[in-house]
Amino acid sequence: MASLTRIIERHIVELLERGSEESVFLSRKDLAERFGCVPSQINYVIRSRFTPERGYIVESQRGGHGYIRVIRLCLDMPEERANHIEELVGDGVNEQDIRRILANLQHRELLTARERLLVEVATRFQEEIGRDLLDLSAYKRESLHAELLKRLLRSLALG
Amino acid sequence: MASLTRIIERHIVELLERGSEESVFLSRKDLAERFGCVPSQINYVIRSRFTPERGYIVESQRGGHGYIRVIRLCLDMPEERANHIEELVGDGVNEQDIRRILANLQHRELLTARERLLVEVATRFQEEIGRDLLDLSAYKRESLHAELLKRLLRSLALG
DNA sequence: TTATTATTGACGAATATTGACCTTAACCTT
DNA sequence: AAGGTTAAGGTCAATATTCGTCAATAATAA
Repeated sequence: MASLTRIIERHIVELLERGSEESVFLSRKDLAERFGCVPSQINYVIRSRFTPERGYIVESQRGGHGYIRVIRLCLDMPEERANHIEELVGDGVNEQDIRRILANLQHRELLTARERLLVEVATRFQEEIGRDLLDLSAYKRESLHAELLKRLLRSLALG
Repeated sequence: MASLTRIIERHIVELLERGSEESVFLSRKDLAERFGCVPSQINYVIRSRFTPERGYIVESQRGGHGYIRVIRLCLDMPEERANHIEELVGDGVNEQDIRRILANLQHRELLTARERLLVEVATRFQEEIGRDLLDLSAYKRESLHAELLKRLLRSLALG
């Protein structure tokens, strides 16, 4: 028995696949009417399903002629590749591991130089804050690094 | 159905792109007549769309031979861009601010969609950790967001 | 049973549109 | 040169139209 959330999710995905565009403009009110639910249900679907971590970007505007725009950047990753990232990163990584992984991805042209830079800056910032400001243990920091790195790479459907 | 504001916005952008100048002189009255709206609608379009944050400066003069001049800033030098970002981000930003800023930068082609995704994922992760795991105050989280965002964007603008 | 996920609705915030009234600058008349 | 006239643009408040948030409750999964 498919839940409403799943039905609406499928509907939006279909719109994305059917259209030639990389994005769809939705009307929250119309969608809610169509599926016989309250408008805020649409927010729930968006929040839980169309996240950056899954490769989506969402923009919206309130007021007259308002909209919710869902942009799909990357096709969902096959299970196998997702697992590969999981293995690659594991439960904890230090900064050296990270640099090695990123160099490899860039070499394989799965990551541009700028994208690699972003990932490096983000993880270094996290390290700095975790160490100097929050006094986290090395173990804790490495596990946070691993989590962040996995999310970043998964969002781009890399692996 | 596109809103009047968006139609007028596009018209002005087109004028800027078609002309070889970096600015256009507009007549509020003529524009209002052309698009069948009240003159103050034009002020609304200017105020909401042609802001410094979006890279525009506006000058105007009342009285006979009055005009509204829209100037498009060009941020060619990396240093100019970095300063611009500094101002945009300031000392604290929430997630909504971040989304706005990123959408803006992407629209101005200072950021690719994938880069934008990485920044979103990184800041969301930071928010999640700061809120749920470390119990940081909203103020503290916003200031950390600002710092992270500035470092990420600076790394691109200067790299 | 407990934890997570889904559904609902009341309330709040943002955006767009319109019109009445205000301010400023050029021009014209004396 | 002064002062009025005319032709711009500016401001603000009222209203309508969307979307967002948050907390309570229900359903489902572990």
